[in-house]
Amino acid sequence: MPQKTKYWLMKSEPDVYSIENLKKDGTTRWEGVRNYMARNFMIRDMQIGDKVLFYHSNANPSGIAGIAEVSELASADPTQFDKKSEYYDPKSTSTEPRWLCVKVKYVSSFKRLVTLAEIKKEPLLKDMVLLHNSRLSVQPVTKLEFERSLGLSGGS
DNA sequence: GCCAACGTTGGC
DNA sequence: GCCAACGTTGGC
Repeated sequence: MPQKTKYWLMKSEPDVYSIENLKKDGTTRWEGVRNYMARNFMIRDMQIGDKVLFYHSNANPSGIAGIAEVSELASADPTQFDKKSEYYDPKSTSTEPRWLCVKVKYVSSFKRLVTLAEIKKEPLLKDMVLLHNSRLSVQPVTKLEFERSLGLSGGS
């Protein structure tokens, strides 16, 4: 039996990789996650078809910029083996990689960024993980939170 | 650029 | 296994 679609929020600094980059690329490997909690969500819980709020962090302003979708289950993050990468991890081996990541595909861009300030003001979004564990770069959101965010954006 | 929050590392 | 020191994230 297929499991229900789950909803996520994933952060990226737009200076590094924005929703526009994803739009151009179509799909991308979500590499560079080096936090165990974030990694575990990708390994254990993400399924193809899960919906993702694409969040621009460290931006001016920061906020949710659009929607992506999980297009491939987690597999080894190649950057952990690349000595020249800032994500290189000497403790990883090809037989026992420490870091895995999913691929996501572009779905849509919001007409308007839903800023962090708006998220903070919206009562229906007050329990979002974003507001309580601001450092987590891959985090679950509820269906309601997902839909409310989309609603605030005025569509895509 | 500052700094609070918090995850990770490493000494014991 | 505790916890201080350290490094990083990310808002402002």
